[in-house]
Amino acid sequence: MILGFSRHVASWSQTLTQSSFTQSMRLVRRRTSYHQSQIRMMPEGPEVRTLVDQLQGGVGKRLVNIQVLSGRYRQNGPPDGFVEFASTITRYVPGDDKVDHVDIIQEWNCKGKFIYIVLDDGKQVHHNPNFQRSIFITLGMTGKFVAEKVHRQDSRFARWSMELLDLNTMKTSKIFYHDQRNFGTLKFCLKRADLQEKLDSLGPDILDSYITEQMFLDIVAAQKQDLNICKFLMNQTKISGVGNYILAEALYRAMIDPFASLHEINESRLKSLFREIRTTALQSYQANGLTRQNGGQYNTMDGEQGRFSFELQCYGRETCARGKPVLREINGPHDRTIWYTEDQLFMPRDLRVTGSAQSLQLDDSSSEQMEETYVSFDLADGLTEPSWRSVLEDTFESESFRALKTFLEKERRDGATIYPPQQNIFSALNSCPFDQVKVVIVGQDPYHGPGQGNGLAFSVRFGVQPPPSLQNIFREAMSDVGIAQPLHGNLECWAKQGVLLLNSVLTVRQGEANSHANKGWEDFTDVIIRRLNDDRENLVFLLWGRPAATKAKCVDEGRHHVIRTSHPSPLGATKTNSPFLSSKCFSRCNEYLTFDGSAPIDWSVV
DNA sequence: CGTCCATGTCTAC
DNA sequence: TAGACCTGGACGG
Repeated sequence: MILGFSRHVASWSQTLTQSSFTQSMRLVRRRTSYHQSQIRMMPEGPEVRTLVDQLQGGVGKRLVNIQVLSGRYRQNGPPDGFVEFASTITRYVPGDDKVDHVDIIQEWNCKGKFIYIVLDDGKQVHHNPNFQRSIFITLGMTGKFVAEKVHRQDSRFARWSMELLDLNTMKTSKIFYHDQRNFGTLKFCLKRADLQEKLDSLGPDILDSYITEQMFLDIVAAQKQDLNICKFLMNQTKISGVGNYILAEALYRAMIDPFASLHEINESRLKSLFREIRTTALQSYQANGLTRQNGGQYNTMDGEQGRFSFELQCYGRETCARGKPVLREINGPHDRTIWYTEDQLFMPRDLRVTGSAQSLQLDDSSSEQMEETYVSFDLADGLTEPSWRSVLEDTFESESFRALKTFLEKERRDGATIYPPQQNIFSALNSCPFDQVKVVIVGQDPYHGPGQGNGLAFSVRFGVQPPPSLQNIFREAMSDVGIAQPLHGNLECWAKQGVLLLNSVLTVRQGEANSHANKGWEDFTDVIIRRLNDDRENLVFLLWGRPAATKAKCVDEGRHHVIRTSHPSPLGATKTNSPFLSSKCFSRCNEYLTFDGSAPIDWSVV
């Protein structure tokens, strides 16, 4: 243990108090579901940096003593490197006439939540370029620095202290590290490279101005895309400084589903996420860090022109800033509590494949609400793509389509939930204009589970586990044309290349497969196939299973190519004399396309 | 009295 | 991917 005694309080350390927090607690308007009476600093990036700002008064001072007072480093032995470090510190004798200018603090800094102090080389006479003394500090959940005055009021959790000598006034002061839960760490380091390695291991600090939107996008792009967004944000080696409140707050503000994987979040949402992380962190920092009780507040630059307070919009609240109830799950995707609102979700909570085993306390109505975007639309209004509208204009007036509309209206009046959602019924057509169709894949009818389908045959929404048929489709495409293992089951990427993913029947009643068969859809989709057959040349039809094969009646096989196989469902994928698996239908399809002079389909699922 | 919860990270099956 | 590392306040019975 290093020696030292003097006990004057130097002026700089008086700025290092919690008193600014205590002062503001009277102004609290409590809006959270919390009933905590204590003011606690929430040590994420902004709070750590605020603390480090207040500690700048220590730079230029001489470190004369460090004492371990209680806790883990008393019980389990001194901190890493403490003994070796202590042996490099010059003994300070108070009242000595000539005091050495050694062991001076050169830098007191942080990156993310990691705090470090850099010292000069002290009395070292060697010239080892790798010698550099530094001290590593983390706050854990409850760590904080307090001035001596505050320390004396309550010293139960005082874990260690530093004594610093001001070489101008020749007075020493002590600064105390308090940590109720003792998760904070202290470590001593004698090698420049070790500090560098530590800093390099951390991702860019969200509060540093050098971090750009592009850097953020690049870092996200470098991750495995099935990584959950919360896990990514909490990983300090990717981005540093984000903790649980900034995470929840930024996802809320950017309207991002905390249960989503990275690939579900498109670029504009990622940009918005980056902005909200920065905004939340900067606001918090400007408010001198966030405390659980009062959010935090600060004085303006131009004097005392009023106090600005900073309030969280979602984290810790019962009702969010948008007025919606805040939902909370203790075991969130990152094994921490996640605070979110329903309008952030990309899909009903109970459809998530990851963490599906968790308890789900959403009531049924919540998932229903998501689908219930239809009110009293005209069915045909869902078809928005112009070329298809003109192709099908007449059909909408047909007897069978009117009957279909009547049937669907009755279904809704009867309270049935119909899938897919209204706006997705014609997605196959809307995402693949008439004269861009190159390949037609015909399926039976839409998925009948909540939130599964997106209107494209066989395709599911992001984040939904691919059903068995789709898994077989992927198996065949992987072995046939060597695509990578898909990370999701959304087939929009095929549709964009001219693959019409058409179900023979375009709606279904929830939970009842093929319940909308023979109500008029078959006639409608027959027209689609016939018009393609009549007005287009050299299309490839992939007919999977018996129901799809009936569409062959609409196709002139002299002008188009038809590939027949069994259905990809595990029930029929290997049976029959033309099994789906090992049919090589994807490469055969591409052979036809290239033979006819058009570009092959890239079957990769991206 | 007991149970749950808290801003964070590390490491051992 | 569970736990382990810790303490104590809020709340339930």
